Amino acid sequence: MRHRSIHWFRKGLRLHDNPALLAATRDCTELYPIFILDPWFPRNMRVSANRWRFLLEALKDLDENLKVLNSRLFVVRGTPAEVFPVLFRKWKVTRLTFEVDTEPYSKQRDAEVECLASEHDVQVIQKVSNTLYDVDRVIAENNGKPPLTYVRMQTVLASLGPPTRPVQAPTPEDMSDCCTPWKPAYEERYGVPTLEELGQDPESLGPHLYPGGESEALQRLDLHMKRTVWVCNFKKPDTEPNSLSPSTTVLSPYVKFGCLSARTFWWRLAEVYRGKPHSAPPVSLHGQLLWREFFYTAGAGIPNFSRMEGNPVCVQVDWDDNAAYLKAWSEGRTGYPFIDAIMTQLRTEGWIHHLARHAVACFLTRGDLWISWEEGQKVFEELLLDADWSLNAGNWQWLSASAFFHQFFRVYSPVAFGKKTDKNGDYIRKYLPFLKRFPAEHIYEPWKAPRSVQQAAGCIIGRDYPKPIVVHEVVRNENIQRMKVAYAKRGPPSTVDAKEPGQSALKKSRKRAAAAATPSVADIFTKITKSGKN
DNA sequence: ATGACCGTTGGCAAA
DNA sequence: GTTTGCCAACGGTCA
Repeated sequence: MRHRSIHWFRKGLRLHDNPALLAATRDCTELYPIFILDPWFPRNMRVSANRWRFLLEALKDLDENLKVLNSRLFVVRGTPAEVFPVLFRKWKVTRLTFEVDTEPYSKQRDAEVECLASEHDVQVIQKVSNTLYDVDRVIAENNGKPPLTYVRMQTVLASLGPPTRPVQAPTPEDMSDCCTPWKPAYEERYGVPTLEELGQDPESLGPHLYPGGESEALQRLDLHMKRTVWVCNFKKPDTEPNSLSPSTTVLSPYVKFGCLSARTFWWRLAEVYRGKPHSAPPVSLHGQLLWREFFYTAGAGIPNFSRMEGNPVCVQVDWDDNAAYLKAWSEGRTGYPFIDAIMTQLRTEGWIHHLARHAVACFLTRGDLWISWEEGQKVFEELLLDADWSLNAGNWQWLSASAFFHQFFRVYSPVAFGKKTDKNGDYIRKYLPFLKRFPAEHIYEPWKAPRSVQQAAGCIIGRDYPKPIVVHEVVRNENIQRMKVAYAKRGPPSTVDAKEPGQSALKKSRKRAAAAATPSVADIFTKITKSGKN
């Protein structure tokens, strides 16, 4: 049978290592590559102009690369539920292909689309290519539960062997029997929209540091993989959060949108490592891809992963509701220059170093402001070019000591932490230029500078820049005590027998479930095991 | 089963 | 300038 195929791009905005796209081209007479853009979406969810720009550039690049294959990208306006029945009929579609997406929202959406496809006699092909491994296999291999520690994750992955090798991009030969019917009128109807069409103000864009798209991603990858000594010595904790240009690859936005395949990245690293001594997970570049895998697996297997309530791995904390503190944090007006410089870089450039994320995340939550990690998650979701649902939720739980990481007495200092790698405060001077004339000894704590120094610097604290909204040395200690209380309410740690949840496991989790008003862990993991087997 | 071990990236003072 | 031990003390994993 010769097919008329739709390949549906969602993440995975690339031609390389795209097995679902390849499947679409097999025995195919007509290929329709589509991306669905819901024009109402921006009203429901805050996404920065920077992030929209990255997406639109990725779509533009995809369209250009498809043109080389004699094809085009159709950017379809609407929702999947509205759009697919129309397209199935209009294009007489017989096959729909897309990449597996493991996020709960996506799984539900894709299940609905599968139903629509079946109603229209459209065959559906899904391929794993966003993650290194099939997350369901990882969960199954770990007795039906996502690994909760990195060491455990490594053990499980070791038993699965190295990730699948990436597949090649479609070649003109792959496309020789297959065409994309494109008409000039489609330029307006199915073209890549402008920021204005999405209701975004181009004036609010920051500097154009990280152009979106597969072409840019592969160039950046090549550039970094040539630095073999640097790649082999890479240790994440040794890189600097406050260097004036990024101390890491900044490939994360490209991996998030799938402009760069994680598997392609993994195998390129393996080539660089081969025959040479090199760093290892968790700190190596391979290790960074495994962190992504770790949180993707957690996000797929743990219910309510982006929330505190109903999330069985998340400590239930009595976070404060403090709109003024939250606003000050998100707008870079806490009075702590290191924190405010990071938040300014985030807002203007859309990317900050991982350790900088640690500093501001700790400050917002358990360190200083005692505001829920869910609020920080929303701000990162809006502003980070690389905001990825599972990673964002997982890392916020980590930093707030709500899950995965539990040594809540280790608190980052908003003053001392940055000094370790930037004694002179050049990073602060760059992002908070009104502080740049403070001497190095006062730049991290300008409120302690004598009035004469503030006058000489041309910046009076309390007038031109806020005084600190909290006293770190005081709230830090109070917050550690509050964390102690939250952990004490947790009750005994629950153990889960995945094969056959026994009485003891149920009894143990009952106390905690009652206290937290959440379903028992054993019940949840039983459900996961069952659904994972079908 | 119970205890020991250890965890990507803390801060600080003392040596 | 680097290394060490203390602060007060977490949970998941594994033997």
